[in-house]
Amino acid sequence: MFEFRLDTRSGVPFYRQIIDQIRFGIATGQLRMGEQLPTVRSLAVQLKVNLNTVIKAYKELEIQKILETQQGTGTFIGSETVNVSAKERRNKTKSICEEFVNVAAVYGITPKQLIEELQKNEGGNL
Amino acid sequence: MFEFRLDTRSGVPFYRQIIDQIRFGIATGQLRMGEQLPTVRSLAVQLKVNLNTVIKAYKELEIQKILETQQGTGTFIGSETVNVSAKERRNKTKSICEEFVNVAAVYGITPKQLIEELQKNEGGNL
DNA sequence: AGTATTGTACTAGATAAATAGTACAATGTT
DNA sequence: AACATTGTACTATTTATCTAGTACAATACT
Repeated sequence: MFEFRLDTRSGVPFYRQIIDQIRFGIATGQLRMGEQLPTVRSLAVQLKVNLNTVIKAYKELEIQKILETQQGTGTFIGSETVNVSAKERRNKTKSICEEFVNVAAVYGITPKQLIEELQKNEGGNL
Repeated sequence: MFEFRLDTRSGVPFYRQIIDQIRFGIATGQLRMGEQLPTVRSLAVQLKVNLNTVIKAYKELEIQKILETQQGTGTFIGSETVNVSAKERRNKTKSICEEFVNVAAVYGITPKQLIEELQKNEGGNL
């Protein structure tokens, strides 16, 4: 199942984080055409945000034809292909790395040490 | 010279982007102790944001002792270092990396890609 | 038909963020 | 002493975001 995850510290609006995660989820094949998303109410509860916040995210994606909604039934991944550009992916990767390097720096952990730690776990994964 | 760059689309507040970039700059060695930052006015002009936005960023970093300011002179990178035990650091490194990998996974970014991105910034540092 | 579940449409209010503008204070230079 | 440059301290306004709450509409199920 697809997992949403909000970063409350980043300053990025919740609805935008939801949008991004769905878009990236589709782009990377984690979410597939026709698949049902959590209902607006359940996702709101799950992420501990207001109903309207989820609605705002779903609605924007529906306008872009990335999602299809049926009142009374639910919200589904549409047939529109999502292209997350290489540039956008790079930016996302970069911003995530920046944030973590910053967090690590607070504890005196250098980027080099982060790399080493990540490489340790490189063996036993996908 | 250090280059600032605001992403107007990300939804991340400007002052936070400035903060993050300075912290990242220090963590990666691009900004060094004692180095002078742009003046609040010049950076405001450069980034096309309001004076208060830059002030807010600088001030928060000053509270954290990451920056040092002298009225009439300018704002400089401070000398703050954090001391943590080796054991504590190892644990912290591990937990940060775990979190890091999980967040990245939401966006379909693999650990391998994270390592590559981190290595990019490895060149220009201590 | 009745009920539960789904999405939709509102209004209202709180807080955060950014802009705009003015005035003041400390430092360095001339 | 005069001036320019630096950071500081305000106030006011606008916009975006999020929360809260209510009511309604469409669909599926019993």
